[in-house]
Amino acid sequence: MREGLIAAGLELARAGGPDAVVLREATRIVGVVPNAAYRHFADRDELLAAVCEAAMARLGDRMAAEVARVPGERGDGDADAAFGRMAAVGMAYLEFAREEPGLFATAYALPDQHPYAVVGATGPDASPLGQLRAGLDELVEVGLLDAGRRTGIEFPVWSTVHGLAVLLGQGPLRAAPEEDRRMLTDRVLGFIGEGLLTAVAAPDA
Amino acid sequence: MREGLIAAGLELARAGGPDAVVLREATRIVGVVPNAAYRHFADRDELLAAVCEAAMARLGDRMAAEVARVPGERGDGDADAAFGRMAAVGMAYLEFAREEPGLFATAYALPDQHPYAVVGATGPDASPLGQLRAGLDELVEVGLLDAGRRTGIEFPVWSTVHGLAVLLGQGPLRAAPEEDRRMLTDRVLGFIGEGLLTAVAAPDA
DNA sequence: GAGCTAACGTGGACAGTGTCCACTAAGCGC
DNA sequence: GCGCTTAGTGGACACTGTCCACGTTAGCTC
Repeated sequence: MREGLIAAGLELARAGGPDAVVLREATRIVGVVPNAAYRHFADRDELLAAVCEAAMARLGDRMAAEVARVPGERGDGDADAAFGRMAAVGMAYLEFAREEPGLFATAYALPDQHPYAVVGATGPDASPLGQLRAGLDELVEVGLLDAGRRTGIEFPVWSTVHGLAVLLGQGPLRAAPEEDRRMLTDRVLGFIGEGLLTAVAAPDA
Repeated sequence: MREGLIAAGLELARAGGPDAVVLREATRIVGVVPNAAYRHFADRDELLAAVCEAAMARLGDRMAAEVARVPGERGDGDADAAFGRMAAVGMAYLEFAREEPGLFATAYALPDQHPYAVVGATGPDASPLGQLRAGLDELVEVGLLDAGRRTGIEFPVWSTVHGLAVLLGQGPLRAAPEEDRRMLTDRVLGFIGEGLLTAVAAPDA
């Protein structure tokens, strides 16, 4: 039942973002009276928080799937593959934001009282940030990224991609035509590439 | 009266973000019955849109003020001053997002039906994007930024700063302690600096 | 000045929302 | 069987956005 409410909330969030996950509607979908939800969640915010986590997990899944499509395996020292996986991490993030704007917005709409968990850890994990870190670590392994520049570099990269996703999805650029979106994406990803890669020519993506 | 409603809406937005600008409360502040608002706005979204524009203008004002504090004037060829103004543009953006999280979020919460105006123009104007463009143009003038790299570079820069502002203000990094925030900000601004400035050593900010 | 008009604000209503309270039914250990 | 927890029900309340019909006032035309 808890699961059902979260699933219903996810459906609502997909269609209309975090504001659309309304408690009464979720219970209606599950086929139960509104107050039943209060057996499983303290209030609407707690339901929303669960839905947000689920949405974030969706984003993580999407990224993992996209990375897995790149030939080769992590740790085999293939620079092309490492670069490809890094690119896949960024592209998957942007594609998810584009194709599932409601879920993307919801993933980052955790209510104030419910703290984000992901940030503290430094090791790689299934979260979007964890996967970004894994990709960057691999770039260092294959020599595409100076080890000295690695520390903390995930934050500028994350900021840049996230900023683009937000500006394109909900921000002032949301009305931009497809052509402009492509150009913007190329420019932004290129900017990140320049900022990351060592002087050596990057393998083309 | 229209002004008064917008002002009231701004106050609400400052305290609680876009969701807090509720029509009835705004009319209550102005001291009038809820329906009076419908003489001036078609619906709540139109009021919110006006408040969003006002919030965006506040952001632009803040940036302009911060830039004006840098000694020297635009176009005098002083590289240090040009760099300082560019830094001021970014810092003002981040400071506004930090000190006025409600207004910052509201500035970017324009309802879907009301299109953003600012994006099309390429010339500098009072909008945040316009001021960023002016700063970048000046970097080119004084030789800190290759003219060939100028085209469209405002979007990666905007994305990066905006992404950081969002992640720190409403996103997963919002609970980060002051020390971490400083470090993150330094890293991100440094990343932008590297991506912008030509090989020449940058004047320290 | 008389009378019309348009703008502005009021009062009352309605549906929809989150949330509280008291209540009923089912399962389970003693 | 008794008492307990757990899950769901029904009814209420305050609050929201919004619609409708109604006064009230300022400004214009004749």
